[in-house]
Amino acid sequence: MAPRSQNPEEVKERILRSASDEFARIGFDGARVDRIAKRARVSKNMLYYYYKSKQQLFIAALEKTYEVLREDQKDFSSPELEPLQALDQLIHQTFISLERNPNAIRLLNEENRHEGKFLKRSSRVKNLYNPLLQSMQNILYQGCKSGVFRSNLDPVIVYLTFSSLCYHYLSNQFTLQIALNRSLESPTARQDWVKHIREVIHMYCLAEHRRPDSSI
Amino acid sequence: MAPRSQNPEEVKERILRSASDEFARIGFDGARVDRIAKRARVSKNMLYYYYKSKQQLFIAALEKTYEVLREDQKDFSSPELEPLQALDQLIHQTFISLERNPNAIRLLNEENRHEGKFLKRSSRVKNLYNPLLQSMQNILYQGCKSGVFRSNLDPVIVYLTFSSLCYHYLSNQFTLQIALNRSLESPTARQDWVKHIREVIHMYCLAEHRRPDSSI
Amino acid sequence: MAPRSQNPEEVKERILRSASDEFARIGFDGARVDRIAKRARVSKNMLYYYYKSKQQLFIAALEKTYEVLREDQKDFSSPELEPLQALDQLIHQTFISLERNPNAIRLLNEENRHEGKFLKRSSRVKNLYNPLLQSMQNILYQGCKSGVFRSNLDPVIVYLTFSSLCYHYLSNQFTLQIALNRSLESPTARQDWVKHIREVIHMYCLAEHRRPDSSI
Amino acid sequence: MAPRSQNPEEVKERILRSASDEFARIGFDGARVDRIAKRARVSKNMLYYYYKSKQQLFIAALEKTYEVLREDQKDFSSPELEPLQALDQLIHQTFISLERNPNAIRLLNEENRHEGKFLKRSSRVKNLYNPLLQSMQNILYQGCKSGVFRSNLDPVIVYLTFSSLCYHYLSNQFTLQIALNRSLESPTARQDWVKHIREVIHMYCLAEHRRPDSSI
DNA sequence: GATGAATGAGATTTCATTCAT
DNA sequence: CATGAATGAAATCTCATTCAT
Repeated sequence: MAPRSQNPEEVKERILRSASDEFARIGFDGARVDRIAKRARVSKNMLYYYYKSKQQLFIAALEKTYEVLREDQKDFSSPELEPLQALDQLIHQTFISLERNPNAIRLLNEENRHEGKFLKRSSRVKNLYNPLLQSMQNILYQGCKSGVFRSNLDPVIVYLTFSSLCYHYLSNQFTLQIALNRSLESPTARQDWVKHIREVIHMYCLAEHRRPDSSI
Repeated sequence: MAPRSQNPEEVKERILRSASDEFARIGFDGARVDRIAKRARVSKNMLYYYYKSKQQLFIAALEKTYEVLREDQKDFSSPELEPLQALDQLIHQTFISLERNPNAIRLLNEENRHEGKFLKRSSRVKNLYNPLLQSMQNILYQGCKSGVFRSNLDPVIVYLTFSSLCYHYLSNQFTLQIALNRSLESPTARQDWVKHIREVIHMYCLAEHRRPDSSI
Repeated sequence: MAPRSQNPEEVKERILRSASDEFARIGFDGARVDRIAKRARVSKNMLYYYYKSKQQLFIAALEKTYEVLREDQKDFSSPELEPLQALDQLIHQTFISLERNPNAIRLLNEENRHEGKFLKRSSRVKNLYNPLLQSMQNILYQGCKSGVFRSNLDPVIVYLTFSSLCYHYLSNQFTLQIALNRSLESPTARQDWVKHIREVIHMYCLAEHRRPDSSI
Repeated sequence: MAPRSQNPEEVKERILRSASDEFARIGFDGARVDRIAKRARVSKNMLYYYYKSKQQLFIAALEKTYEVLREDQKDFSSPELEPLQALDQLIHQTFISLERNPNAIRLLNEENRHEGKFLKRSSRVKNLYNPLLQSMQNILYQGCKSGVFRSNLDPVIVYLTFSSLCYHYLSNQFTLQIALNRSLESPTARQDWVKHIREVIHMYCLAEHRRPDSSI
């Protein structure tokens, strides 16, 4: 009656995607295993066959999310790019990646509400950002050497600065729109915001004599 | 057995506080009406007497949260302060307020996950930020007139910039700590971050000749 | 639709009786909470309202069983009875009590399979047999003083002896019948067995010169 | 992945042992086919290949148990032994056998809870005790002829008497210990009990003039 | 105002068993 | 012989909400 003997990898993947959607939309507690199974066109039992529990499923979804995010941010150490361009592109890519992948924000928020308890059990995620920070370090170092950036920039701080600006805009767009009474959803509004982030980062990172003119 | 006949206002307040804690800690779906009632030392029936449903209770908690937040940000239009000092203080106060009130972040995130559906029904919250934006407008205008700030600054953008930096750091501290492998919880780490936010905002807002020396 | 607001004590009692039946018939693991609730004409939720879990329900059933058993064995210290008659009556009553209360045997066996883990959590059952052993002590002491019984009889050993003979006959009647190829269910078979137990106990307890003639 | 191609008899034996353990420990309903298979290091499908269902597996385990028990009680009709010694040894062996084989007690109890329904379907077990009863008959007859035992002893009754005393002590040790507040597990406690059983049986079976002195 | 008792729907998880290979 | 994947039914327990008093 139901499909038998499918490709197990594909089944696991379908379950995971369905779980990501559900967890992102309604959070861990609100999420329903029934719905996850149904949308994955799998019986509940199969779900439990592959993932041992709702928790484990959540962890798997979270790990997948991180991996996708990191994948999106990968191509920045390309040495042909000028440091400033590399930074600009990283900012742009970070924003695009979060924008394209709204589940990611929701899952990360969810995980933060649970104070990191799921992630703590996952060894796959720890230090996942090391390569990114490493390549940011490179960018900043190159930029400093060539006199474009000021010295002593901490890559963690720089990353935290622009990623906060990307993330929060998207993450809290609904309450922000209502409270600030301004639309944040239109493509132009978003492009403007990315441009703004770049400007902020430029002002912060560039050496004094290279800073943009403020009278734009 | 005998009716307690307590002050109804106090009872409502107790319920609301308990609800805020529960909703913040476990989200709307995970929250349990039983637990809220028990922690408020109230019978479930009383809870339903004062608030009609779990949803209404959530809305009430959300509204309360916004009011507290706004209350915290109130005293900045004081005309005695220099514009730059006023801005600095607003940043500081925003961070402190979110830090002291972790429920607020969780509730706002929760509301964003629900795509603002609760807030849309609440008339009390809309335009709640108008006074704040108005006083920011004043600060920026004064600063511009006196040549401290550059011209054409958009108060919404400036507010969004520093509040993103305050909010995201606190909201996502758990995943950030794990992914970036750096502690964000210590008082000094937090003070440093506030200082950093101020620096970023200064660079962005100050007129060119007033900008801080980047070689700090 | 369903009966509202019944006498809660009666409801609890109904649940307990139904649970005893179910646990006795099918054991802890085989027992179904659904069936227990249905037979008690109660919704499952009410069952969980009064007893927190299946385990607690089992413990409650076990405690009730012990209390009923002990109640049945109560009236033996009556000082008017001759020691020998008192002993005879205790044997008889023990057998009757177990025979009338087949759930008791099943529940006790169940508890033994679980190696006493439920009972260990119950404070109500421990030393429940103290009064019985005390009154047996009295009987044996009186009998010894009057020269009917031999001296140095251990009440625990005597009790264990005749209760083993009562219990095992009833507990294992099904396998015994098949293996020994003899009916054990008829009233006369049972009366004969009780008579046999009495004879065995007499031979063991009576002083030498009082022992029954073996050539019956 | 590659077929193990093990000795089928050995595989069946492993399954049976694992099943005995599981059924004894947790009863028929609580037992899990998964666990039985895993502990036997066999895939579930193999288990179903050799035994058609959980029920059949239980019956097989039960039959095996009876055979082992009977095997243990076999060597008593040896005509060299004096009748009294033969009886003593049979008692001793019965106790030892049950003590060494705790699964047996649990399985028999389980079967009794099911009111013998599994056993009724098994032809192998019926009259399994005939040889034992036959040899008891011989012992009692020899003993009577030589004046050691009194006449008219029913072997079924005698067997039932001492086997009740052996079985119940072991079967219900956990509840008995708690209710009677006396340890029954130590080797000396058990030796004492076997000695007690012998004394009881002696008093019951021996001809009047041969009975032991009660003033021990 | 206040409470204990009650409800119906539904949540996660488990299990004996079978199919396809 | 042997296995991983699949299934359907059912089990225990939970929860927001309401009724009767």
